[in-house]
Amino acid sequence: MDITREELQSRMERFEEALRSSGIKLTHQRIEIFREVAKTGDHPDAEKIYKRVKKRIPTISLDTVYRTLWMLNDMGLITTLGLQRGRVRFDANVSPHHHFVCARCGRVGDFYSQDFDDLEVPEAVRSMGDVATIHVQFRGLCSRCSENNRRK
Amino acid sequence: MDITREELQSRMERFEEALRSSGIKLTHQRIEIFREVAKTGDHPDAEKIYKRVKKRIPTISLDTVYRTLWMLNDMGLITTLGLQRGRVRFDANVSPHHHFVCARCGRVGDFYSQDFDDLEVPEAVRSMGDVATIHVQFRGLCSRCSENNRRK
DNA sequence: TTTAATGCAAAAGATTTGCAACATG
DNA sequence: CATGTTGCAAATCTTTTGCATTAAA
Repeated sequence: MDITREELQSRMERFEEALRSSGIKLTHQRIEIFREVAKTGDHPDAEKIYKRVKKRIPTISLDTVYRTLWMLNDMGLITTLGLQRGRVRFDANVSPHHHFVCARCGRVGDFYSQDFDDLEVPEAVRSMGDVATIHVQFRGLCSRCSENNRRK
Repeated sequence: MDITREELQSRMERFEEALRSSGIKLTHQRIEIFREVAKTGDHPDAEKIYKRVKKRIPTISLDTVYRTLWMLNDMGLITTLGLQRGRVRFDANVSPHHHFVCARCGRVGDFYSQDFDDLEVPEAVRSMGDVATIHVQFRGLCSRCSENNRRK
C-alpha cells in the first residue's frame, strides 16, 4: 500500500517548509528518515525505519531515528499508533483517516470516510477538552489471519 | 472516575467464572490484580497496578503482574490502550466505549455513545477482515492542560 | 498429590541520555 | 563561525524468561 509520487513530493515539501519555518536544521538524516516514513503506507516502528534508512546512510544511529521521529510527532508531521506490546509505530499520513487493526497479527489498514471525519463531538467529550482530531478504529481478524485459522 | 460497588461486584464475578470455566487457577494474586484494574476508571500501566497491589500483597512481583495482565487481555477480560511512549495501559471496561485522549499529558476520559457503537462498517473495511469491535477516539488538549497553557 | 502459578534474578527489548565530534545555516 | 545535530556508548526503563519453590484444585 504505497503512496503516489505526487503525494510523496507534497509531503516532503510540507516537511521541509515546516522545519525551515521553525528554524530546525534540515539535515541529511532528517530528510531520509521523514522520506522513509512518508513513502510507505505500512506503519513501521523505529527499528524498521532505522534499517531502511541505514541502506542509504550506513552510519546513521538508532537514537537519531528516535529523536527525529518524536520531533516530527511533536510538530504534527507524523502521528503514532500504539498497537502492539511495547512498540510504537509511526504514520506520516496526517490527513484525517481511520484504521482497521488485526487483533492477531497487528496488521493495520487505513481507510477514508468523510462521514467519520464529520462525526459530531458529544457533549460529554466537549467537557473533557478541546477536540482536535477524531479517529475511528475497527478491530478484528484480518483476512489473512482468518484464512490461516480455517486451514488448521 | 471510579466504578460503582455493583459494577465492581459484577466484574469480579465475570472474572472468576471465566477463569474457573477455563481451568485457570484462581490465585490470590490474580484476584487482587484483576480487582485493582476493575475498580478504577483511570487506565493504569503495569507499574501502577503493581504498586497498588503491593500494598495488599507485599511479596508480589512485577512479572506476575505482567503475566496476569496479558492473560486477562488474551481472555478478553480487560483491554489495552497504547497511548504513551513505550508503555501499555490497561482497561477493565470491556463494554463498548470510546475515549478522549489528551495529546499533551496522556490523560484518558471514557464516554459512551450508542450512535458510535452502531456506526456502519464501510465496505473498504469489510474487505480487510471481520470487524469485532469499533472504537472512536478524540484527541486534543484536556481542560487541565489548556488552562495551564493560558497561564503561561 | 499433581500441575499450574509464583517469586526471584537475570535477560531481553525498547528508548533515552551525556558528551565530544561534526555539519548546517 | 556559532549553534544545533549526530554518533557512540552507556544508561534507563519496560517487559519477558528460566527455574526452583509454593499453592490451588
